[in-house]
Amino acid sequence: MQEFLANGYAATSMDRVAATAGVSKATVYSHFQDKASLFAALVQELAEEKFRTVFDPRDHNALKGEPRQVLSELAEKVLDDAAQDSQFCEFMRLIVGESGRFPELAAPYVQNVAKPLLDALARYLASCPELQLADPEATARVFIGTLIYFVLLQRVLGGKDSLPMESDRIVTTLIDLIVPA
Amino acid sequence: MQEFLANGYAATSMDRVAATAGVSKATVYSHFQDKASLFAALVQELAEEKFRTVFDPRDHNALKGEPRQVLSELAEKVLDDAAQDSQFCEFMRLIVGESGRFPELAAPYVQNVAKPLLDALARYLASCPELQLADPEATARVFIGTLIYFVLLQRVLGGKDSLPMESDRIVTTLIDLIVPA
DNA sequence: GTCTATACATCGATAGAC
DNA sequence: GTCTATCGATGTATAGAC
Repeated sequence: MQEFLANGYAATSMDRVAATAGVSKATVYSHFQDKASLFAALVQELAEEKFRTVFDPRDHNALKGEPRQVLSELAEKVLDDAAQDSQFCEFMRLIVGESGRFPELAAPYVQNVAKPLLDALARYLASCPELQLADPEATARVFIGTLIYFVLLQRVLGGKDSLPMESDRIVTTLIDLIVPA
Repeated sequence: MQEFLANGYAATSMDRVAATAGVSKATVYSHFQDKASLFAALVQELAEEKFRTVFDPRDHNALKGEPRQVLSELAEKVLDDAAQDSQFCEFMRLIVGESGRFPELAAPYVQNVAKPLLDALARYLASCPELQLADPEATARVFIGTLIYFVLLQRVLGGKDSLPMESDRIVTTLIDLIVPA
């Protein structure tokens, strides 16, 4: 996986995969039918790992409580995840970059990672009477979309230097828009 | 460019580039030093084209007027652009997917396309006294980020079917959040 | 300037020994 | 199960004729 994350699908050779794994190429081919199958298996495994992270049992009760607090913690969690875990950006590059040629890999990611997160947030937003939201589902997309775009621009596309912006301003602005004063 | 957009950098062969261009491979190499140089030249040209689209002279006065109207039109324009122009998704896949190995290509895109758009919107938002925005720059990021994420999820990653959402709901929600009732 | 032909490396995948 | 050795195809890039 580390080879695919670093080089993308096409630029990753099975020689390097085997070398990095510490086995011979024939051994790799005894476990996986071909390069595409290996890639699919690795990506799906990583996607399931991300899925378990999003649905961390410890955070099962995270989306309960006072809106400003809950939304602030969720935003920090997503941004910290993206900032610390360098895999996050590489995985984003891979899944977006290969989504045209491997739509069967992008689909489970949307279904198992993006959808559960959006659904959980939408349910929480809908459960807060004080928010008075006309469309919680769309509001959840505004929230997550703003955060993902921030990570995309600052870290994935390297806008950190040329287009500086503190993440705190994004979070504060987002919460002030959603939670009435 | 059509080959790079369809296959990505690594999976595009210079044979196919030459064939699609209707010339021989040697001719291509007489105009460009190597594959990477050709790719860089093509992407920068396309980025400049997108730049001119964003800064369409006809729309020079677009960001003036009543907020609900202006923001609604801007959102529709971005979403329509992404929906009709199939190049939009392919270009997004390419620029994101190759941003790790070609950071020198992502940087001009951020500088010449994303930044002007965000700046223009932030200036407009700041110029509207009735909006009373504490942080127009961050608010511009919320607006554009929500739209780009929508396109990313629905079209680039193919969530159109598995995660349906009408664009109108996004636009309406976004505007209701930013523009006071 | 553009072509054909080719050099040289590396690719994915497999055969056969152990 | 894992290895070494290798196949045929394809990759980038260039040489030399026109």
